[in-house]
Amino acid sequence: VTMSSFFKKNAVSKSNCPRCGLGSHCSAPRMKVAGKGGQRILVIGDSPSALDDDKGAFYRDSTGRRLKQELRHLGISLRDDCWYVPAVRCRPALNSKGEAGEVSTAHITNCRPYIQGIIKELRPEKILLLGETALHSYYDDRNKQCTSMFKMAGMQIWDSTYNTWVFPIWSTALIEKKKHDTLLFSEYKRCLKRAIHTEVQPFEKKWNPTYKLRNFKKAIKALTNCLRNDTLIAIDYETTGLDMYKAGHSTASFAWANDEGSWAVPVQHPYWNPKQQEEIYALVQKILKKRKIKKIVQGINFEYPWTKQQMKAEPRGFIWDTQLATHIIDNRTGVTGLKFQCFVRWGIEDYDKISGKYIKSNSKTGFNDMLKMPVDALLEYNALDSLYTYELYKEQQEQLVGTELDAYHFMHNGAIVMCEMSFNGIRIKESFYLKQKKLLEQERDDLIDLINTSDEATQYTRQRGGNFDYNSPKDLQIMLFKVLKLKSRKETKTGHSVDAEVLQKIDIELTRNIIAVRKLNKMIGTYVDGFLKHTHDGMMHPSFSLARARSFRSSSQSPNFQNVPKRDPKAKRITRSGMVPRDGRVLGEMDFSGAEISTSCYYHKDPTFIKYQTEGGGDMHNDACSHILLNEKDTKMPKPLRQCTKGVWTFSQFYGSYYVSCAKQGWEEYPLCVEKDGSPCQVKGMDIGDWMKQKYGSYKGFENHLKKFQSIFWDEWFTVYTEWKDKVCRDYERDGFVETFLGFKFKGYMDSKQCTNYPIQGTSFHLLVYTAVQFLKECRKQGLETLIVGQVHDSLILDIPLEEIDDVKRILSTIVGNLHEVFKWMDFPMGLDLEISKSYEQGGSFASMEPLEL
DNA sequence: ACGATCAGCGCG
DNA sequence: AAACGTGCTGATCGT
Repeated sequence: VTMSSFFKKNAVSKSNCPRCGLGSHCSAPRMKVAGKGGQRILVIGDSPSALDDDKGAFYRDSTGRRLKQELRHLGISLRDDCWYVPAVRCRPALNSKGEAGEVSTAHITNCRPYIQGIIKELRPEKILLLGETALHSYYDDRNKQCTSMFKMAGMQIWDSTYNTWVFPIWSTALIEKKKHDTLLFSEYKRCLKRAIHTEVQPFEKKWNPTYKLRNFKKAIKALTNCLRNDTLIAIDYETTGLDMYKAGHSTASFAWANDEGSWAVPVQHPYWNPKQQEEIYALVQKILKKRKIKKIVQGINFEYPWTKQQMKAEPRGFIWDTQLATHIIDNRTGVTGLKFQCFVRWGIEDYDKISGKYIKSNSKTGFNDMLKMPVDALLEYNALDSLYTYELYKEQQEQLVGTELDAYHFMHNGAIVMCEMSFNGIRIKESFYLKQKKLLEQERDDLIDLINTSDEATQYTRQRGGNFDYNSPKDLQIMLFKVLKLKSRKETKTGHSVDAEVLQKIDIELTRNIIAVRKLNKMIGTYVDGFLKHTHDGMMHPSFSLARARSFRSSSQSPNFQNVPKRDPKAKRITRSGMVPRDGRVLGEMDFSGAEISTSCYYHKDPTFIKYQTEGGGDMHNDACSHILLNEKDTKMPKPLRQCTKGVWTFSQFYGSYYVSCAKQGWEEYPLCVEKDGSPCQVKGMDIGDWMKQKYGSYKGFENHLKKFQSIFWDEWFTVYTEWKDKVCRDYERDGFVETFLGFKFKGYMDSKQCTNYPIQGTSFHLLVYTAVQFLKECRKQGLETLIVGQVHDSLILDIPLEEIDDVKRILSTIVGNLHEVFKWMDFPMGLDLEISKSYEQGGSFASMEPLEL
């Protein structure tokens, strides 16, 4: 009787895990913790492999050997110094392909009690969570924000429940599986090294007291004292909602924290009578307006405009945003929340347990139940928020030094300008959108009728039962690939794709109608409705955040101002015509020409590339086009083909695409290129489609041609660019981060494309930030009334009084023209384009912008 | 009823 | 292995 058959026989009868059943097929179910734990390190891995199962113990496979080897390099023996255990103790069932199947949430949940039991029993000093299964096992029942290794890997987290330090680390099995990914491996080694080499002490922190100001006299005294004596405080509001421009909101309470403690006071709250409310409100206003009281906030995008709009106070001395600082320290997504920071830094869980349900706003009304919360809970929560913000600030002062601190200050100035432009807002003609909405809905409903009464819909109902929902990708998949028996050409994670590209290729009346309905629904739902929802008193205030994007770009929300249609003429007209200048003004838009292309040059310094990008260096897109279609250098190509090359080749390649994708796209798109009159583009006297067939024979021939061209492009044309890319990746492998000219550091796991794309994207945007900051400064200095009302990565949208157009032109030309003097790493100037609309009185709008001579 | 996730689609 | 980044909507699934 072999060991494995012995276990198989006994697996079910011995099981203590009746809910799971995973053990029933295993040779070695319910593996127990192993190792001697000499250094009190507990390693929690994912789950046993088939080989582990066969051998009857965890980490007996190549993954285990790899881990042992890496630990040995760090002077640690897995057997002697650690305890180790899989988070799911039975080998996962095989999937249909015979590979190790997925571990489910249920498996993790069922095994969790054992894991928690051994932690209590062993009381480890450090816990290494090796892989996502371990991460979920450890955190899912306590904190829903600790979800992915992309976000958590490399952190050092104090756990106040088990009094231990936790180190999430990439799964060793994943490292084994992705052997070729040297960048991931380097991250893995760094995480492991940090976990092993960090000397730990039990975490202790003494927290300042919180004061809940429920007595009016005491409240006045405390506020007055703050106003007179405080020079640095963290502030926080609890409010009835997030949309500060919507009527009917109130500031339920206000809290501030300093080195001694934190205080919270009801403000526009029925706890006080109206007269008391007035007095408190006035004092809070004075604190907000006093420049000498420096303020720290968590999320300036909210606190700053709320101060202006709801507290009717000019925000002064807002010197730090802990959210922005968190983002600068760690640019990975999902780390900036105060709750999350409290959890990972100080092991604080659930301080919003009571307040949580009151804070959640009703999705229809936009109001929450803040005023219904017991005052005591409200003040405690508010005080804690400001207290934690203050403590976070203090830790960030220690953490952010050198170039990263410079980067913070640069972004802080930018953030205030973003707040100002959001506060300014853009004028909206609501009547226009209301009217468009009706027209679009009519147009859509007619199409829906056609779809619902089509033969296909009848056939669908006859075959499958139920009605065909044109809007459901699931129904559409059934319709196209089951009922109509068409062949799927593109897959998604869970099924067959039915996106516009697929529908366009199928090209029957049904798919044409669905494409049209989708476009209309997008216009109605995302844009028209979105604009109306966020417009108050004829003004819309999109928010612009600098603390979200991994690339250190901005993002925009409520509504997103950065994705309003521009390429499709009809969509452009409908969505942009209702954005208009104020009385006696025009809308203006300045944008950098080829912002990211130029910025890439500042980094890679490729002479061939720079020559293209500067005066008289030829036209890169045309030359690539000529190579791709003719295999000739420098032949002048028809404009639409050149334009097509940008998307098919140049930009794709710069973002890291490769010849096969480019070939597929080019083989489809080039033949569709037409001249202005609608006739097919001509090459050597032939239609482009016919020419390509003749020249390359088949798709495969075209692909081979692009394979060769890719080598020419990167190894002959842009050798220096290629060398730069290699160096950036090597440096990241060595250092664990990539740094920009302005001191921003990209951290966490990145693949080679991200390593080289982020600095270009980020820096390009930062030139715009600088331009916006300088422009606002200059406008104020010169007493101009021009307003910045929006921003789209490489462009600024302005609302300009007619008489200031020339001033704006001059100021912008100066600032942008001098960028390369300010930033010495710019080898040549950034290009500038300017467009303006007609005045409001002449019907000008964001839909019709005309170039302005510079 | 509500959160999470996916697919789809808009922009630079 | 094979295109970077973002936000919003509606459908779907699970609690």
